[in-house]
Amino acid sequence: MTAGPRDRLIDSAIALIRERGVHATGLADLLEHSGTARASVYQHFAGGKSGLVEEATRVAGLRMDEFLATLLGSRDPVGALRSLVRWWRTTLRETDFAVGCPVVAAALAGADTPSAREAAAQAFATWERRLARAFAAGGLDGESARSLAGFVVSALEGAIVQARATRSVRPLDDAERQLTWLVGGYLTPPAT
Amino acid sequence: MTAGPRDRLIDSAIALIRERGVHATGLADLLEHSGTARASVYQHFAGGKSGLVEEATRVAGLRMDEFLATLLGSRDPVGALRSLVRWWRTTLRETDFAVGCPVVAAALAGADTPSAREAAAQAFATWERRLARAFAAGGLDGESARSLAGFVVSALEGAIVQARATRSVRPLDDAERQLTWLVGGYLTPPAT
DNA sequence: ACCTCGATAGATCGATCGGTCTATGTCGTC
DNA sequence: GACGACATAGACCGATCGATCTATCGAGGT
Repeated sequence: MTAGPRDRLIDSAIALIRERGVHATGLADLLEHSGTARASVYQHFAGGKSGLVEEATRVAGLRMDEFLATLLGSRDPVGALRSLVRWWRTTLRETDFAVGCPVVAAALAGADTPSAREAAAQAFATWERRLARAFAAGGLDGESARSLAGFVVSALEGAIVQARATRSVRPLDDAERQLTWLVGGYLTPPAT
Repeated sequence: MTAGPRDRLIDSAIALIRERGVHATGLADLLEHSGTARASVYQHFAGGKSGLVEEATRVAGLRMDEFLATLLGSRDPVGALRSLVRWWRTTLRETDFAVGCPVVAAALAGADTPSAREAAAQAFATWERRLARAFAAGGLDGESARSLAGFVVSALEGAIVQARATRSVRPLDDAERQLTWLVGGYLTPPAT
């Protein structure tokens, strides 16, 4: 536990928000989970809880973007997507479907935390750009690649939500199947 | 305003939860919005707020299912999906992206409201079955129709979340485009 | 006229919320 | 050793949470 209070708070915020949502995550929960003092929240984050949530969303978005970059760097786009779905599948199973995507939680935080919504929008845009570049490298024109990338983000996020609700990985299986078919169809031009 | 307190509470719960989420919707908000007495919540819903949220989720799921049935009854599956996306597009625009899907909100309500999560799972399953029947009627085998239907639900829900976060209808445009292509490809067998 | 039951209004409860405060402790740096 | 910056612990604030309570009102049935 050599990390400072700031990093511990961000990690705890990500962990708790992805389980309970922004509004249901209280300051007391954050302090207990991170082992920090109450004042540290206001020492490191302007705006108190709102600032912490915003920064946690930003960090979570960047971490997932790095993960995306790693996957796309070592596999073809379809293989990277399948690896991503597989990662979510094991994550949901191992946590008994308790955890979701922290960015989605931030996106639905509500009007009292507009900065969280903006940070979530940034994260979505970052992922879309990352995926679109990979799809464009696979031969798609820019707009088609962007549209497909945005759709992939939507489909995966929706599948995670549905999987948590139904406590089943089947939505992830369906997403893998349909996205593999869809993206694969775009990237490997039909051998007319 | 001839509706009784029970119906008013359910309607208000749907309206407020889809905007703010379950946990951020307080009892005071519900009472003010519905114009009911505090005791009416406990008169009509066992478990208080939890019971109300559960029933509101159930009702919202059934209403959307009826809407789905109407769309599928008067159009081919692809046309119905496009109409559904169009409805969400105008709804989000008219409300300045303030409202989302109440079932998603219930699905992410957290561990303190397990009944809401179950009701959300029921709603997702109902929609999936409804769509799967339409896809099967279009020629798909049962499992392919079910998988495609579940994926459509995921993709649309994810697009709504992303649209609210980015305050743009573009995720809905992308979903319409990709789903039209995907579902259309399945249902109209290639003219080999 | 009487009674009952649901609806309403509002006081009240303990618990918890986010935020601010003081006091103490613990470093590294002069 | 002295200092300043940060971390910690915890009291404290007003506000709000969901829930329970009493009291009043009104429509319908007998």
